[in-house]
Amino acid sequence: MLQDEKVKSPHECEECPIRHRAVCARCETDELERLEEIKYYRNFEAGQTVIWSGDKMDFVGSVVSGIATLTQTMEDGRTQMVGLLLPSDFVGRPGREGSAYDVVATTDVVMCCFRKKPFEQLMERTPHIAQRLLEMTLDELDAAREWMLVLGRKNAREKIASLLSIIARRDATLNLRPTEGALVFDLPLTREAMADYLGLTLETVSRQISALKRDGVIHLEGKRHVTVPDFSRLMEEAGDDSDGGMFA
Amino acid sequence: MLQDEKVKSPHECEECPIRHRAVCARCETDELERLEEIKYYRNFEAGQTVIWSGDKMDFVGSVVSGIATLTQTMEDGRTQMVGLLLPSDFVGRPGREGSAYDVVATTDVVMCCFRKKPFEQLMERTPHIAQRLLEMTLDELDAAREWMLVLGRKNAREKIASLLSIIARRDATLNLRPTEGALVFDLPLTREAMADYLGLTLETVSRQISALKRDGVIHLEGKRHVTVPDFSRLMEEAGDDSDGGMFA
DNA sequence: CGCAGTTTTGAGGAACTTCAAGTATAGTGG
DNA sequence: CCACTATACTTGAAGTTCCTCAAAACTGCG
Repeated sequence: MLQDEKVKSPHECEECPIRHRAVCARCETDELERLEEIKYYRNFEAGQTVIWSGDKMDFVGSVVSGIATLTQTMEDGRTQMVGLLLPSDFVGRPGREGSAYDVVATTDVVMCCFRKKPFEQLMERTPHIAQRLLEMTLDELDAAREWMLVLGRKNAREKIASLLSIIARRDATLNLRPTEGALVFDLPLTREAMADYLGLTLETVSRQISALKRDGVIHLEGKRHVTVPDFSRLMEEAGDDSDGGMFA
Repeated sequence: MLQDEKVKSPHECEECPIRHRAVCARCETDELERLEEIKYYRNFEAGQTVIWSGDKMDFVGSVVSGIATLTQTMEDGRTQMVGLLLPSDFVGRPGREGSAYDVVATTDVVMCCFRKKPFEQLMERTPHIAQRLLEMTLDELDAAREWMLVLGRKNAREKIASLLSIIARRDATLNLRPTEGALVFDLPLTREAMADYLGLTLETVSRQISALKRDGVIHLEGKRHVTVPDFSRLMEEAGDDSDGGMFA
């Protein structure tokens, strides 16, 4: 395993793909320099666990590339995904020792990390970091609440449509493609991971995806490559109002 | 209706019951004075709507006493509660125009409010406020994720037990009573509100409460007054590990 | 007392899960 | 290059949970 080696600054912050979306987004050049001094990169392979729930977490960081998940597990094994971490998303919580969740890389992941103590100290001196972190946390809270509606009140078909529309939208904004007309993207999650996100079984996920395909809402090439011919149709299936709220 | 009148400082911040838990918790005396200058109180009656989803929100504030709920509603009327606001909880989001949710007072509520603009300006000059708000938002995010597990993976009985244990715990910490042995509290929610919280129907809520009563997990006097003879038993029923995570 | 709102209880049905095969796809080693 | 295996996915049938619809009981209040 080529795992988890610390790499010192493979690139400059100024050229970083998440420079203007991550926790450092509001930083001025001088603030960025101080961050740069304490940052390091870590690589995780697909399937690798970044941190286990309850483990001591001595770092925080941002996803630079790849996708990771946040999950909770009950004693009897039932698991619920509670967060989907895309590039620029923040991992860890200042002012807390352990991780409250399992964090798992679902694709190969590069993370920009800071040891927690130095980061916390820097945060106290740098309001721009704290401000941005607050903003990002509020966005995540909104997303979590949106997801509570999905989990609590939508049926299986609507849940799948909701997940697809979120992935499609985030993929589109990440790649700066328009969010209208036909959309094409790859599912970054297995059927099981989708089930864990949606509070369903993987069989139900499979059946509903088949049904959406049968009804022409989506097309599939292979198991993961999805084409959405009409995004507003997908939104309807998700039970959302036609316009759709914005996602950061 | 004795509604919604603005009251100027009926009491001093130093004597405020939420002085050390609300967004002002970290403020020094001088910072508190500046907050005090711009604060005002608002009263809401049980059942009254504080703000509608989508409406412009020109204030933020803290619940001083009483209980309010945050809910989302789909076009066809399905509703999901996404937050339960107890004393010291914060309402509103700096840097956003409209409210994303309906906020409704379920009991009589007193709120300590600030007009948004002055509050935002003060926040920029007062790191203690921003720090505390970040801390509270992170706590809320944890609570939301905990709730996602409840909504996605627990059955009806476990959902009810989870809700009861949360209310019992928060009531106990609020009133500084020990969280062990027998607990007594009043349900601040109707069956319908509980259903909206848990993603169930009110009939299922009623049936499961009856079942928990039949099995001796809880005792009821009237419809709302609950006694929990053995809290660890309730936690078991909720499907949580025996110790139980801490809630702020 | 009688009405309105809340809650309980019952019967039947729909949605989703569980259990069980069966199919595809990619990687591995002969 | 191809059988062999592991993993991911699909599909079917039966079972369970929860919802829907309906009616009745309880509570507080004019």
